Amino acid sequence: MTGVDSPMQNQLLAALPDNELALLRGHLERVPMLMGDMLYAPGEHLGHAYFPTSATVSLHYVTESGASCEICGVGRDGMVGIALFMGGQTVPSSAVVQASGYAYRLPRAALQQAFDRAGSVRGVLLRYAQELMTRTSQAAVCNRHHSILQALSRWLLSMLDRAPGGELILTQELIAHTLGVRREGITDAAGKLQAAGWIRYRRGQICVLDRAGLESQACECYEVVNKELARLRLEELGQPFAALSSAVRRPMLAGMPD
Amino acid sequence: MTGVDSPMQNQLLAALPDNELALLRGHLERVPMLMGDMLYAPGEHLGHAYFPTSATVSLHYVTESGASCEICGVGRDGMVGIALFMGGQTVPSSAVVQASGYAYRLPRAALQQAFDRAGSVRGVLLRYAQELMTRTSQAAVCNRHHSILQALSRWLLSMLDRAPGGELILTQELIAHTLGVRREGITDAAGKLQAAGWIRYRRGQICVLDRAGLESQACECYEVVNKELARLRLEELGQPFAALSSAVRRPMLAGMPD
DNA sequence: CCGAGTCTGTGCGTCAACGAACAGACGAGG
DNA sequence: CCTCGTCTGTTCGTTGACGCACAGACTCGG
Repeated sequence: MTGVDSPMQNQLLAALPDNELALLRGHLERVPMLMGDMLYAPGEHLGHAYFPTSATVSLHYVTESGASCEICGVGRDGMVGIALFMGGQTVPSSAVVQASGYAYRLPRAALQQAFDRAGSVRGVLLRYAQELMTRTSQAAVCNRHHSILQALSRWLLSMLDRAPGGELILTQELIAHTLGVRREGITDAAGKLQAAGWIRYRRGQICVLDRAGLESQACECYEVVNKELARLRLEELGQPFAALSSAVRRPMLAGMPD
Repeated sequence: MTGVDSPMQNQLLAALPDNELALLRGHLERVPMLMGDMLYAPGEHLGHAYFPTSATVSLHYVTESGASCEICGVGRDGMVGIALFMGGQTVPSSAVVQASGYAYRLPRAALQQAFDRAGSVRGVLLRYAQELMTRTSQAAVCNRHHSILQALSRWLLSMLDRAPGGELILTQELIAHTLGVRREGITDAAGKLQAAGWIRYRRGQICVLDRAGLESQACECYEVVNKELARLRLEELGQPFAALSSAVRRPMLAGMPD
């Protein structure tokens, strides 16, 4: 988390042409995010949108009985708070920081103003909303049909994409809560992954040793979503939103310096 | 399916002020939809958006192995094809007609034009996209945590909301496929609901006798989503989108003549 | 260096849902 | 009226995940 840290580290902001980003710069505020921070609670009025540069956030849904699961994870590839431009002022989910880091936040009014302005912002944000929709749909089908082992593998891969370095700071308990399963289920699945040599872990820390191994164990969801996003990217090229260059949503596998 | 059938039967179109709806009228085409029709397949290029007036459509997600589940149902309360204005030209899900009826369809270009025009259309559509997001999130958590009996009750209620009359034309096999569970699981759950006196069914036909009973058996998801949508509605009143009157998303329990 | 608090490993019994297989029942069409 | 195809009811064994309970291990802070 040292060295350069600019709004450009966030891929949505980076997708904007210089002049449009310049209009936002005055409103963007760099904020630290610590693991466990709750950006908003269910039903809470959203004051800001967050564009992570190095932090990772999890959008959660908690049932009345306390059971929960992740709807979607958000890293530097996205933003938290799409409801701000979709029209609702609140959402029934919560947003919790899962990996400490930084984000730039934008006040509600500034975001809405940018969204309404003719320009690239609207197109970029809408396409991200579409991406979120895809991810959430996949989460629904995954929750119905796939095993804990598959889901864990998939989830580790997606976390890895957002936190280059191959090391995740997470307890099994946290993962279990995120995936909406028992802690013992994670212990079991993680044990298998370690036995296979794909990962290695200590208390609260997981090192991924072999991505390909994880990929072979993960359910299709991981790859399907990535392919879909690649398709979205391709389609963008033919669209009137000129701002979307090939720099948008570049593969995240290559760790970006932060 | 007799008598009046106008675009106004669809609640999104009805939410538009007269002058804006008038601009669309020339492009709207009334089309019949038969149970089993597939409006679009995964990855297919979307040519039209559909605004059901009496049909019910199910947005589905099918995995590589053929397992599937419903992402969200759409009736006269919504539209099919939000990707048309969200930016993607394709989506990874499919849309299948679950209850025969009619819809008005709007060509891609006309929808995009209306969306880009300053006016109420954008606000109405975006809020609907937000609603879809909420429903999908709820589906994800429901798939993770709730039993078949709960899910079936919830699903019957939501189908009922879209098809007033208390009678649904559906085989258990179809329901099983929609919910992503075994047919036997539905037979079992439906048997319990019938034994309790909440429903009565014959081959391919289900009559709901007691809504309150079903509600007591359904998981929280049904009520949570409805409450959330009510909140969305309230928030709209303070928003700059003037077109949204109290007529929007009125409770669908009271059967509307069609 | 030691202890408290937390995280991880493991072993039960239980249960909902699954897969497969088959018998009976309905109802549309000849 | 009969027949065939489809839908529904039921069975049995299997399994993945659950809930609970507890022992061992790690680490942070004093």
